[in-house]
Amino acid sequence: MSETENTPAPVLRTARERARAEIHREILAAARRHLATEGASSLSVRAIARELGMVSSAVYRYVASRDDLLTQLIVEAYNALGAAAETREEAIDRCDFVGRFAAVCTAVREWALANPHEYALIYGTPVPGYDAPTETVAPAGRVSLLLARIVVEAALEQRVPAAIGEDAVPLPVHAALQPLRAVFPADVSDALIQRGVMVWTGLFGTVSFELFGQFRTVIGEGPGEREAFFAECVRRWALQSGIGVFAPDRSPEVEPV
Amino acid sequence: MSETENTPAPVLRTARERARAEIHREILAAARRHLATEGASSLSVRAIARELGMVSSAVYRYVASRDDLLTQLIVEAYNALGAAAETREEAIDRCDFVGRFAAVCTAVREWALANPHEYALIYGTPVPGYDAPTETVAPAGRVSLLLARIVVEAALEQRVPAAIGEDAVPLPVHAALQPLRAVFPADVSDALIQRGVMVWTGLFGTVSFELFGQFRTVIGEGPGEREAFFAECVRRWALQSGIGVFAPDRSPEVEPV
DNA sequence: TGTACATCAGTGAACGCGCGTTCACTGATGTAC
DNA sequence: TGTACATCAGTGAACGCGCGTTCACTGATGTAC
Repeated sequence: MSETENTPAPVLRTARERARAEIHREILAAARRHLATEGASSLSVRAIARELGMVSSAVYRYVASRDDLLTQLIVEAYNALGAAAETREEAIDRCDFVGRFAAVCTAVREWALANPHEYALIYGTPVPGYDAPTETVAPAGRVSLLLARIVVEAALEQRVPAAIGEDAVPLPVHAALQPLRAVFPADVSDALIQRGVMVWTGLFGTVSFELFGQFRTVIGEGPGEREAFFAECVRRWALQSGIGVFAPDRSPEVEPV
Repeated sequence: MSETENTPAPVLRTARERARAEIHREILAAARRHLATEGASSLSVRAIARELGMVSSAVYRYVASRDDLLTQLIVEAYNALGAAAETREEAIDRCDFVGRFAAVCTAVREWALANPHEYALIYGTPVPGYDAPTETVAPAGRVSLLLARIVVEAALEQRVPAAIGEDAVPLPVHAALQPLRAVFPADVSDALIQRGVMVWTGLFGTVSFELFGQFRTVIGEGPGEREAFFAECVRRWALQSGIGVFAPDRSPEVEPV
């Protein structure tokens, strides 16, 4: 390595700055490891310091408080999940809506199973006494946005007749869905948004139930069984949200009403 | 009160026994109160003792350990939720399947909103280091059993054509659903069971999302909006699970596949 | 009915533990002349 | 290039707190004769 080749990254010039950034990363990594083995509620500044061989007060050079640390972890978790889903979805043919939808669903499930405590941190019981600042909102929306885009694209491009004009929805439901109007094109019906939200809650409800043990005496645990059950859920969600493929000689596979 | 009228309850004869039972009840009540204000993870033997004006060690006359206390609270919560759902469901005309189903759903949501921490205790992130003993399994099944019964009765008595014979399900899904075979009559199809499970996860997924703040930027919070959204969910779950009513001049309101 | 003994609910002190956060400090790194 | 000063990462001790659980004890309640 000659000196001309590897000029230090221009953003972080001094040794101090580089060291600082690296230790900050190490603190977050240690926090993530601790989270993975112990769970969120027992996550402590002291434990992280211990794991890194620092004194507990030193951590306060990098993190304002325990809540600040939690916020950073939450944002990181949302982004990790979002990135996992996006990566998997991008690999699918743009026209294969069911495939794209399934990619997102299985990415969510697999990320959750691989990172159960990080999943619990963002989709489980809120940590008592902590309330998420606004900076968590955008990362939190990545998966939902992805799902919404697929549903809308499928509705628009696949000429699913029921999807756009479709059945109306009671007026108070229209009001309840108003916050989502910003995300969807104007010509998408309330009914389709309602279906989308239900699929979204179904997806995370299912993953949470599996992860939090609610399936223990309900769904078999034999090899491949949970995957098969989940795949069947995905298939039906796709139908319910209007993504379901047209079978050429059949009526559209969406719930009629 | 003459002495002959109020003979003490024969089950608990001595003053000691009665006092013991009452204080045991008070300990659980205090624990429930503490849970309601502070959340599960900060529930402590000492806090309960403080609230009752006892010394912390005295609580150990009634409760073997913190885990034991947690178990008792979990069982109590499942039973309270189950009882609430059953009571509301029993009040509905036996033939009004949609009404009975809606009664269960709204009972679950309202109980959860009224007892958020107890709900979180049983349907939220599992308390780390605690795993539920088998005595929690039966109470945990009360709501699901109620739902299953309604779905099956509706399928059998309402001649919903798709519900019994219906579409088949891949073999591994059949295997995954095996544990539920004990609950359902033999002539109920795998597909109907699958639908039932999905509605069940949808219900609790929705309630959890609302309670855990996932709806904050998604579903409006104006008066009646969340209720309207939930009612719309209930309506569609009823259709999806085959409970939905036949409209006389229309095809059955179930997803065809 | 009265007395002697057994039971057991509740006390108070103590054990050893972990926590978040503050603060005066030291010594290495960076900067300006 | 060399020196004087400023910055700031990390130290170590301390603060006050809460926790689960144990243990020898006291005194009231219950029981057997």
